[in-house]
Amino acid sequence: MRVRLEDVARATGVSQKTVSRVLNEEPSVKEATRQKVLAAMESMNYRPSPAARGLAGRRSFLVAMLYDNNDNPASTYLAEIQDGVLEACEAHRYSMMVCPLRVHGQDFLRRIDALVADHHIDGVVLTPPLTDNRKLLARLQEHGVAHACISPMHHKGIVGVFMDEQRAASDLVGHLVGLGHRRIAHVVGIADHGASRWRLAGYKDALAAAGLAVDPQYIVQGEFTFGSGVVAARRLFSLKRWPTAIFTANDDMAAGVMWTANEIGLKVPRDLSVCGFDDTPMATQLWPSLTTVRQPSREMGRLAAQQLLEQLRGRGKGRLVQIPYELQVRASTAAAPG
Amino acid sequence: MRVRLEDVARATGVSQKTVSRVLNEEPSVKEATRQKVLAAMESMNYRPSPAARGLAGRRSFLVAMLYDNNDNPASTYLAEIQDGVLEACEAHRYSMMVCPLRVHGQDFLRRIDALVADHHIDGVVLTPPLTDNRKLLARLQEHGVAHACISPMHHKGIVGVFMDEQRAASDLVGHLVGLGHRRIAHVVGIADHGASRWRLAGYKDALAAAGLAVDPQYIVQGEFTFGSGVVAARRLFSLKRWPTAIFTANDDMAAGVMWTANEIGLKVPRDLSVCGFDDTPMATQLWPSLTTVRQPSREMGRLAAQQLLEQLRGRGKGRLVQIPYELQVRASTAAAPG
DNA sequence: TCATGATTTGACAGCGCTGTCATAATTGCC
DNA sequence: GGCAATTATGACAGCGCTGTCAAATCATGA
Repeated sequence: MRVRLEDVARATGVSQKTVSRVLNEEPSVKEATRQKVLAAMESMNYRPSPAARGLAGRRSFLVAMLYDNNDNPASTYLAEIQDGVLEACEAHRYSMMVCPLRVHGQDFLRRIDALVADHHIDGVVLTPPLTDNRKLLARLQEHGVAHACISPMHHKGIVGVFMDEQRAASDLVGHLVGLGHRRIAHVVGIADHGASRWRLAGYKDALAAAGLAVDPQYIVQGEFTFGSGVVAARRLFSLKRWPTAIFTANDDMAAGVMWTANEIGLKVPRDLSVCGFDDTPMATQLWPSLTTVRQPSREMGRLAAQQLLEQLRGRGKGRLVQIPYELQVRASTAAAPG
Repeated sequence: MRVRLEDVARATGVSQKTVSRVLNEEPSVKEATRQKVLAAMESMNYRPSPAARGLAGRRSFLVAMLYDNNDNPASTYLAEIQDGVLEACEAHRYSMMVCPLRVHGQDFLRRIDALVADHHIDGVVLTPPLTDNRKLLARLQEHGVAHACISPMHHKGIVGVFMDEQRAASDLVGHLVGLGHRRIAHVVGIADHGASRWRLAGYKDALAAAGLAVDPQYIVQGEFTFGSGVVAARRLFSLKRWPTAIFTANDDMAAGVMWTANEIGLKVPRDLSVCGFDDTPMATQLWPSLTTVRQPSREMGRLAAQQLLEQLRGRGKGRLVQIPYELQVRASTAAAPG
């Protein structure tokens, strides 16, 4: 019926334990033996049973992708990351679970306990803002579960992947300055997200570099959603002196800003330049298409998972990988009006 | 250390097997015994090991959500369905795996084999267009894996969830007719998807009901993507007599149409009415906001999974549930020009 | 050549649960 | 009240693999 490890052992003339060693890439197996076993596995189409491995051993070959279901309702950002994580997992014959967490409440720690207890999760991939949740990190540590972070706020001793968002934001705002804009507003993301801080910092950097003062009126709080972009834009358009350009901390809010501009009859980019951050699919689907910064989410998911697996499979410690950004200058930004 | 079934048995003074029976909701356990065991499980915080259950029994308590990665790159549609499936699974202590399939190639059947062999998947949730892939269905049957479908093309003997998309489309086009439109175009989705057929059929129904002829010029092939919406729109605008309204088979293509309208200086809805289908988040974020049909993806995922689990847990056969649609009339449709 | 340590292999128990089958308790009915 | 038919429970093996620890094999230097 099913090809078992025992069958491979018998066919090869070695013990089950030796086959197991080969399977798990343990050292101290003679190369000749390894090859023989590997060949038999291949030809017999042997596929180890995850259930049995999980039961007998300490490892489950399972990683979970955790995300905050509260701040991120079914976004393409997460879907892309998930795709990347999945890809890396499959390459190493690991399985992936997805685990939405509602962080507002203490209950989410129980979910972690359950995940570890039930499935013996080997490791987790954390997405923002979970990457910086102290309680969560502590609990993972307690359970001895490895983790990799995507865009973590702090970098010390962390495994995962990040981008220099501050410089990216600064470059982007520099682009606006280069177009002659002097009154440039910024719509901030959810306050305690790293992404919000970096992008705001980059905005300030660019203004400073251009010798422009930071006007607090032009910095409006948002929360990464389309709706909050609308609200922020209305607030900006209620000012005496309108900004000629608005940089929002992500594309969704930029869409909100553009929507509002349409609503009040402003023409983008003639009357107002708008730029976002992330380069979600929406960026090219807006009219006019959105100037933004490309953040390769899928790739980031893949790399983070890869580093996690590196660590789990005992090949080194896993690193914090930096990934380059890329400005996407499109049609939503143009020279400042007259 | 870990609380095992044996511990519960000892604490209750019954055999392991009896505890197992309670755990699996098997019949022929005296009510008093059941309660005693249940109480012990609760107080000891017992959590069965999925690995052990999977190894010993025939069931894995695992379901997979399959989707076609080719036609559906990381869409919110799938993300929402996934969310719903996950919710239903968690309610019944099942785990969920996600499994992207590339259907163009024979290789995907191997992936199914692997999924079943490796993980002993109990059942799968199928999303379009996999719901109608004969080879896939046959292979699942062979493996004895139960399945539930979301919006399957055929309804006979199928478990899952569907909407009356044809009537929905017909209502939507009826809405356009009511606004005085006579030259109404339709951008079709990927040809062999059920969604495309129903929506096209509904379009024709509505024209017929209004006594309007179906003009083949006004029916343009698309493929559910933004880009294909752009292409389709350009084609329509190359005709001598432009349509005054365009109904696209989904929201993404509607966005493409609106983008193109903007490009050539057409004002929606003054010069052109546009409507889509699905009510993705994008629908309210477009300018002007899009008239469309609400398809509650998340809920559909939840219901499909629920029916699948119903079947797996042996409580009845699982049904094909119909879910109501809802027209969302927004700002992208208005009275026909002139 | 043989002792010594390093390397490579194997025997076996057991991970936590369920299937099988046998046994015990209970019920219905004449 | 006694017998068969039913219902409720338990003993035990074993799912497919890995951890432990002991044994065999090999390489090395005196």
